[in-house]
Amino acid sequence: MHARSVRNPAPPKTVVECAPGTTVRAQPGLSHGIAEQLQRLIYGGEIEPGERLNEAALALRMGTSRGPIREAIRVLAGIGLVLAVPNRGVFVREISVREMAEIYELRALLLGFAARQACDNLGDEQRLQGEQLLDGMDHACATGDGQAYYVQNLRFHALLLELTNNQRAQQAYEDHAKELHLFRRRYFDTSSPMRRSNAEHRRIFEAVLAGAKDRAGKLAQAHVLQGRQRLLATLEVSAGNGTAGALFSKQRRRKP
Amino acid sequence: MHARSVRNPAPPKTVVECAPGTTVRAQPGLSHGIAEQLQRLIYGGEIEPGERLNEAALALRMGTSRGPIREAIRVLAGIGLVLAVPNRGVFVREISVREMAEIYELRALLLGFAARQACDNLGDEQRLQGEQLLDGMDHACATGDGQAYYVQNLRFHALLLELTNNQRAQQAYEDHAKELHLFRRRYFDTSSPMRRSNAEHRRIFEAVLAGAKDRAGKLAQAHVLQGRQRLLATLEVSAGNGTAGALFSKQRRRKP
DNA sequence: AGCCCTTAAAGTGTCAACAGTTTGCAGGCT
DNA sequence: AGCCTGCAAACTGTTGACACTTTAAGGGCT
Repeated sequence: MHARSVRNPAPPKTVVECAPGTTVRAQPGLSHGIAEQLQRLIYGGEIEPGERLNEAALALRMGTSRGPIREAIRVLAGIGLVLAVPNRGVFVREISVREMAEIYELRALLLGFAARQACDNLGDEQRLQGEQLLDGMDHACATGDGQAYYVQNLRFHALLLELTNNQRAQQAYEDHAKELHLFRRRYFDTSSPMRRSNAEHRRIFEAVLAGAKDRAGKLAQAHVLQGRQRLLATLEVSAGNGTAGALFSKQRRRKP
Repeated sequence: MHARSVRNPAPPKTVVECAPGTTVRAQPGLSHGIAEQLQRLIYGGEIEPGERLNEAALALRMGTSRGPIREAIRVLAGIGLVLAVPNRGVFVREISVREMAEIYELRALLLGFAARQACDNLGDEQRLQGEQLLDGMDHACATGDGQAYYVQNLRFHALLLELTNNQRAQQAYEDHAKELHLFRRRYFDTSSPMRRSNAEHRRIFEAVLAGAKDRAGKLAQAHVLQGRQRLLATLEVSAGNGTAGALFSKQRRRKP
């Protein structure tokens, strides 16, 4: 017969084709599409943190059977967006205040790194782009356009991260941003004092233009940490109940 | 009937029980066990990077059907250990030299952060433990026991990371370590000059004990980056083919 | 010999049905 | 009333079967 003998412990060795430099944008599979759609649902707030994902309902909604749904959900579990509890279902992850604080710390580290690297790697094009963003954000402040500020703010940070020449760092930063977004949605989005924030942006960018690595790094780090402080302050105010500790886990327990 | 009416877009709201402070160690499910076993196979080198995971073969081997295997594999895909290509299968991820270098950069950042934090958070117990590890590694150097050095080295780094009081940072560092392990296995494990490495450890720890945050941070960062340099040097020597660029992607392509 | 076309095996993708577990209501007991 | 017990519905977990895609061996042609 045609078949080569079945080597059980060593499956046939095939290899992925992949252009040398490019990042592999593979996995446009079927369950992959579902996974992305689920992510949108979660990040979009249609499925709230703590809520259970009902396989049958989702299958119905997406027009498939439960199989692909389960696989998509497992991907989310791997990413950490969702927590699977055996025989009970999977639940959208809830982020505690503690985790939020930790993530901010990492973000600060990354943005500080980015600012330092930016001193070395800033080109004319990026300089222009940065200045445009800063002006745009000032404009958004003036007109009170929170939405415009939000996207330009993201873009500004992304710009710095691009200048690290480190795709992993970019990815990590983006992931953190997404997670924090998930968190902020649960409490209230502190669109926060934009003016002050953009003043910080300007100082960071000035330091980068001046090539002052240490100063740029420190300023960028402080910028993120101040963002954290702003958020924490908002939480303490909004928390009617006494200590902040009560906020550390939002999960309600079911039975004693 | 007993059933409450089926609310399609809003599935019944159930919530995970979870102790406030503890990390959720849930998900001891069935496919979860398989996922762990697969991880062991991959990290253990039994399934090499670039190799395809054969669902049927794995199902046979694990004594289940393909369903759970597929789910476990999807979890790995979410983690990023494995790359799924539609209709072709999933392949153990191959790490390019570029990625390796990027990961080292992040690791350096994290260890630098850890060393700085350690200056603030070092307790008596940890001080003792650190000194024991340093002595143990010296001993391993003297006796040439690479294995003993390896585990104590890991432990030493983990100790510093624990002192960050930042579980996310710890997790990230561990993940990076695992990924690098995967990479090193592919080329040769540079058990590398242990003596010099441990001298660096000692200087870092001295700085931590002295409470010199900046110095400790810089030394820790340099320590990791020098590890990267050592590995890169090994690669250049072992790479018979001309430029290092040729190493940037190890994937072989199938057809033109 | 080398190249292209045919064709079957291998493997992945999807589904529907079955088995086991959890959850919650209802009725009876103390 | 409050609590325990016993179903029954709702879900998750798992399986085997079927459809479709990829892959590569084999055979005929130039």
